[in-house]
Amino acid sequence: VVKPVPPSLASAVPLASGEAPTVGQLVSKPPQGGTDEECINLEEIREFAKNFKIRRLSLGLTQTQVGQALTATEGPAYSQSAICRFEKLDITPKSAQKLKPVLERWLAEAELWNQKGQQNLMEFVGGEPSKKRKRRTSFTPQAIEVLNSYFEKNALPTGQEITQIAKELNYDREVVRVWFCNRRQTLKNTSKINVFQVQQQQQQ
Amino acid sequence: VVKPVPPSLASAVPLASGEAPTVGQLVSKPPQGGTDEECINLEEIREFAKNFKIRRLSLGLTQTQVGQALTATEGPAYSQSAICRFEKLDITPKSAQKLKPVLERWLAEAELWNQKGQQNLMEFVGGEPSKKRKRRTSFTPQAIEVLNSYFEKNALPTGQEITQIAKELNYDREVVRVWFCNRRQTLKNTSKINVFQVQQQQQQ
DNA sequence: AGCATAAATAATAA
DNA sequence: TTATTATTTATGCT
Repeated sequence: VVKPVPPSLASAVPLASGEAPTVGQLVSKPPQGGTDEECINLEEIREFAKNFKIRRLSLGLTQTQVGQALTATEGPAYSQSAICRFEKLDITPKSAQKLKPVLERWLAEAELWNQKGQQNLMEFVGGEPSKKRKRRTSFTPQAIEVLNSYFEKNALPTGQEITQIAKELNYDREVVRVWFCNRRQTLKNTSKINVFQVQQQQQQ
Repeated sequence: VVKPVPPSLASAVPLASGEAPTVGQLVSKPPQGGTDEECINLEEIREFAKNFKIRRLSLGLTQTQVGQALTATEGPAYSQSAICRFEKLDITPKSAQKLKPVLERWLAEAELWNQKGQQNLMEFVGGEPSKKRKRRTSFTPQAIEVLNSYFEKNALPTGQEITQIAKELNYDREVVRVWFCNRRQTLKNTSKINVFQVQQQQQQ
């Protein structure tokens, strides 16, 4: 049913031969060769995906929430990644075709519940209605010192190591894990800037 | 696994008497005492804030982008935090009152540009074409000398001071800001004092 | 008044 | 899919 991509276009799209192209890749191309029906279909999916995201955000729902709710109500499992990929059209037309009506139906129902009150929506979605954001943790200077020394030795500790460090410092394990995530992040950003500065040395 | 019970001070609104309440705190209360006009006004702001977020997301813009764009086109500076706090109504009614028309006007214009094509929106949001783009440069030894002398006097310069220093040295403001960050960080990492400092919060 | 960064969310790698 | 990174939002602090 699905036609393989003509090899002449392979250079523009980084796609291993034999793999099915994503919807995003197909809609960005001019409508060549295919029948009108196929083209309209793809355009329809693109339109829906864009709309879906806006409607989801209007309801104040995350991709994770949608995925979990779908997993609960519909049959198979839908991960956050799956919803993300649909919204970005980073899936094959076949998958999109299959997913679209499911999302359409679910979202319409969610909007219905939302009209009856946000509380109803949250019940429908399933999660705890009042999941409060965690209070921001303040690390003591001593703790930061210790964390930094661990980070210098190993920026990517294993789960066990994290547990160990958390225990030593008497902080929540999750808090320590996130600290390492963010620390790696800031380091990466900083080093980017530094690299850039070195490259631009001539300028001033 | 032991779940520590946080000191539940969250049940009541943590508001020191004498401080102005935020819009969010006011609208969540029943309309007591105030005139009708005041109530309608608050409700209006709440409605707009909610709507603003949806419209912003529909345009695919981040809080950071909005803040930066506003800073460029309107007079004063608008940080990402400021936009965030407006959307969450975590500001006083007075501030909200002042900010609302600015956001309203800007967003309407942004939507106009978006209708003409997303490229136009990005131009509108992004760099002002009229303002010449500052050159990204690295630090000369002379500049580092000056920076160090500033750092000795004050390791934590205000935004204005950073702007001032950046202007004096003819460097990008962000580059100067990051320089101070890194300088403080280095100092903190190598310093072994503070041993006697009292342990702070979130230690369980 | 808004920076610094912790936490949450989205996107990508494995 | 699950695990991790990248990006964005939110907030403690001064």
